[in-house]
Amino acid sequence: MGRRRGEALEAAILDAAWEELSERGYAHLTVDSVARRAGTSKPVLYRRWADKQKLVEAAVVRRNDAQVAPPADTGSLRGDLIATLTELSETRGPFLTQLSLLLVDYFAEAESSFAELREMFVAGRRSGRDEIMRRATERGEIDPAKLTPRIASLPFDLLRGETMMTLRPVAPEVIEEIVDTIFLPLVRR
Amino acid sequence: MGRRRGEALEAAILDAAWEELSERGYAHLTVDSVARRAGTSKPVLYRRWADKQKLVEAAVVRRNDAQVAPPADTGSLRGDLIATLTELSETRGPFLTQLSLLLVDYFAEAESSFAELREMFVAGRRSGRDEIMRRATERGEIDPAKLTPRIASLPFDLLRGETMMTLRPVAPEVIEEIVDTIFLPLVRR
DNA sequence: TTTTTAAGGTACGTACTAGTTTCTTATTCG
DNA sequence: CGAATAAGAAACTAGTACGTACCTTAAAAA
Repeated sequence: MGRRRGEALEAAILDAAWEELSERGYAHLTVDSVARRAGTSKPVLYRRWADKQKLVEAAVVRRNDAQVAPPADTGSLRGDLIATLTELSETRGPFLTQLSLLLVDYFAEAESSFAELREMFVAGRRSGRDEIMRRATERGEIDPAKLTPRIASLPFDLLRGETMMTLRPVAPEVIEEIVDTIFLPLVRR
Repeated sequence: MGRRRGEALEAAILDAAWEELSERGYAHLTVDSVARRAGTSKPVLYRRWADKQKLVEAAVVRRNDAQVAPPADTGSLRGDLIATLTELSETRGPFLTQLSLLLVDYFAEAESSFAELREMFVAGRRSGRDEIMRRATERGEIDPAKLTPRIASLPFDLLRGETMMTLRPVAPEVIEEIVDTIFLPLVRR
């Protein structure tokens, strides 16, 4: 194998970092182990990222970018929500949960928190959520006065909580229960 | 201060260990820092516990035993809930969160033990929650038909989610927001 | 082809921390 | 009081891993 450079090398390193992270967790991931796994050496990594934290952040962001879902449009708020939550539960949920468990040590070290890291790569997703709410408001399904930020994120918070507790995809009945008995009653006019 | 021995010394060490654990997290807790905080030195700790893990284990067990919260009775559902959630946020929240830190270091794969652990600490608390709801129903504050199991646990689920995301005690305003704008509107007659 | 850029390898300095050893000194108990 | 017991302090061993310096060599650019 020839000597890789630039983009290709960087991708290989970040993939290796993600694999180390998911197999061994942040605390046991070493810059050396990532370099070895990527078939290169430490200085190459330090030329790109200032320290271990930055390296892992980049690996997580890259992994996240690889999974981008289009915002659902089913014609009704209920349909949009259930579709989005289901998709979230089946694909993104495990990712986020695993991440949170793997990164506990990172949080302690970076004096950061799950919320802050989540901000890093949930930002784009929020617009999708707002889009769903906006359409529903236009259709008259939502009373805008009732849609506080916390209530807007309520279905997503509950789904995440459920995922973190069970570490499994959330059952369709649970998703429907969240939407029908909790969220919709709170925002309907 | 004279030289402590036996029971008193042991209690001081375990308290110091818990404080270090909740302030700095498992990764940053060092045996030295615990010894210093307790006003003693390392060998004293190693004479009692084989290693760092055993030490922290003992501190966690002690802390859990010390926490038996009486069910609040303020005369109103809102008062009971806010009191309980606040107490939970300030004492149990950090406890459970830090405990999950421990888990990560104990079992590389947390999947099996994560649910088990929660059951251990949640079991006794459920009866307290039911008690609050029962009293509120008797006072006519709650429509029993609306109090599904999921809605009954809703404030607690949201609090836990908030704690896990921020890794900090939850602000009083947030607790009030959860109670006033989400839970109460869903269960009031 | 020559020059420039950056990858790959090795080794090092530094810092931190677990766990141990040794010795002195305070407290308790017979 | 005097002997046994355990606390407190300091230094030490050993291991790990971050981050850097230096040098050689491959690949790209001019």
